[in-house]
Amino acid sequence: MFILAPEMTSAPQEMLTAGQVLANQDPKAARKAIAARDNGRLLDLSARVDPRAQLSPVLPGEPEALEVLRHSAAHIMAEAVKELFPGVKVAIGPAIEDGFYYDFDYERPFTPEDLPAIEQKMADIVKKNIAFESEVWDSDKARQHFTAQDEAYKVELIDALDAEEVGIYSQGGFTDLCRGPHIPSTGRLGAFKLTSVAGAYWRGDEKRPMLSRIYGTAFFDRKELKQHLALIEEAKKRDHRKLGRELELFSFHDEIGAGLVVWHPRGMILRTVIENLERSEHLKRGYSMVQGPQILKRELWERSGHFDNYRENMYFTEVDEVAYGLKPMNCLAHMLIYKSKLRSYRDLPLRLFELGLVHRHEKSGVMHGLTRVRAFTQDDAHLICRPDQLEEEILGVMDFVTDFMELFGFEYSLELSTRPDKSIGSDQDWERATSALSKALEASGKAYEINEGDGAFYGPKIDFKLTDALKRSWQCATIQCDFTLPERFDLSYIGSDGDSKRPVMLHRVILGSIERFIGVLTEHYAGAFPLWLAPEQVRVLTVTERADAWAREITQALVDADIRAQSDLRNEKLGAKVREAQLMKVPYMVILGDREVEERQLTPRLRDGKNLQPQTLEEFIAMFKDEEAEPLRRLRQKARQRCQI
RNA sequence: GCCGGCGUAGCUCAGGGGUAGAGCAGCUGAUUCGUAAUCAGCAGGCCGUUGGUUCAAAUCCUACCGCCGGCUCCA
Repeated sequence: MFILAPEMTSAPQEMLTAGQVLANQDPKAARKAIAARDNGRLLDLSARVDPRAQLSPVLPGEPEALEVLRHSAAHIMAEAVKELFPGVKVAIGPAIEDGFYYDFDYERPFTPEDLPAIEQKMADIVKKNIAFESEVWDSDKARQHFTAQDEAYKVELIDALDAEEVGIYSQGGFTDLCRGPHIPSTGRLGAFKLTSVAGAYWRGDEKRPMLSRIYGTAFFDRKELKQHLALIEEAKKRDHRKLGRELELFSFHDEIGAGLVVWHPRGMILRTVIENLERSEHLKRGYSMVQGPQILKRELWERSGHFDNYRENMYFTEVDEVAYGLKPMNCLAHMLIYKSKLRSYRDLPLRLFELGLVHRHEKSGVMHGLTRVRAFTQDDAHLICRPDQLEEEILGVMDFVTDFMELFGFEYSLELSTRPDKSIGSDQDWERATSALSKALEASGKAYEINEGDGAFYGPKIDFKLTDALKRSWQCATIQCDFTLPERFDLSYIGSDGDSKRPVMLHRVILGSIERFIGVLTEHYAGAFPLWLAPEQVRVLTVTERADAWAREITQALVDADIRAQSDLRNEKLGAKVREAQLMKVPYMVILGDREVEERQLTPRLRDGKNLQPQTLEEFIAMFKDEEAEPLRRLRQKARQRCQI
């Protein structure tokens, strides 16, 4: 079934296609294969290889197979678009996490209404089952070809590749610059859907033309596609913007302004629980609590470098002819606290913690629920230490972050970001700071990626990233090394030798922005917060009004025991009350009917629908308190163990 | 900031040049009920805001504001 293509007849006799080699090894698997793997390198089935090569088939179901399929789907989409919209130019079209996209330049942007026609045309191409054919062209030939086709973006890509030869793939009338590999023929694309259109800058540069991007996803069979689309629908139900309204946590208002959160009682109590834990954990880890004002003189922002480097993100105002800036960061007041008295090497490290509300003027198109706002509270701290303490301090912060991530059950990824174009400070300081961070990362043994040029303007940083329900990743914790501010503010301490020395500083947050963190946390738990976090922990439900008095007594006792409890004495059926408590995702319901009144007991019902045995109020409170404290007990235990080592 | 889509009752959504609609929620009444919706009645709207086109605009067009999906930027 694998016949040499005409252009391959000139190939040395002993060469076979990858498909033929696979067929000799395992005919059954070869039939299903969509590409071949040679020592981890992926090949087209049509690639010519040594017959003795040890190849393995890339089979549907493997992640790599899906990537090949989706990349091929992008090519098929590009062919469809070129047929439907003459004059369109194609840019790039890779496979991505959950699908693929292709960027186009056309006389008008594409809209969702264009998608059905493109899908139809793609289906035609799939039905024709056209082979993907690969060739290697001389770069000049490719350049001439795409210039003749008026495909300026492709010509630019060829120039950027700066190679003698480039890979070319064709299926039917569509020829594209591409590294491959691809599925053998268009018929192997089993199920696909175009999902959205969006603008995207050419090569991600906002100074270059905006292209029209079409997103889609593809699978080998329809069932998988359907499952994937269902999964996305499920994820949308976890969206914190939706849950935030349904669970009455927070709101946004046109009248107030974009990106400005209003916290409702249930959201505020959630915040408060988290913030109180932060306070207590910071105090236990050698931090002091401080607080600076919301506005500081512009002059001070000029001194710190914020005015030159961060101005476009700041709000300014004028009072009595003096210019002030609303703080976008908390560090300045902390610098002045440090400077308020003479510091000795014995005083260091000094760890100043502030739950600081900052305002940042974000561009209008970037706001996103709680995860990207214009006013937010950072669990911010500045650690001012001796150079020799730097690495240990960094590790201490990493432990702090790890403890909290484990408490909430988050997975995270780590990134080290290096010096950006727009920055202050000497090369030497940047080098020292970056190496301190990477040393600490190495010492921690955790995996991390390097993000070149993505540091803050004053220093490099380690970022901890979490993912939301729709797999968008958000930066939460960050540790930023800074040699510049101590310099600019002329911070000093007296060393053991009696000389005045310059300390170094770390900016760091654990959860990052409380707002963002609660957004991601809400999606993480799908709104069903664990007992210790739940805004309403217990709802007392009566079967009839004969239980009202007992319900009032119980509710009061629970509230007295610092339990967040409410009663529902409305003249409704129990089923209706249960349903509403369930929708609000209250962890415990307490059911009171004639039986409970008689026995002076209560029947707990869990959020998962399970009922516990009727019990006394005292028993319930004891059980509740134990369960509520458990996660925090574990957190403390771990922290203490580490300190002993 | 850029590209595209969208703003109708507290929420979810119909209506698309000629008097503003539904379900849920709310209010009132009846019902006293055991684990995800009891029944009936009532009320609720500057159709995001501004200009414009038209005899007539929720509906068509401008511009703003906001939201959604991306891009860029970032906690």
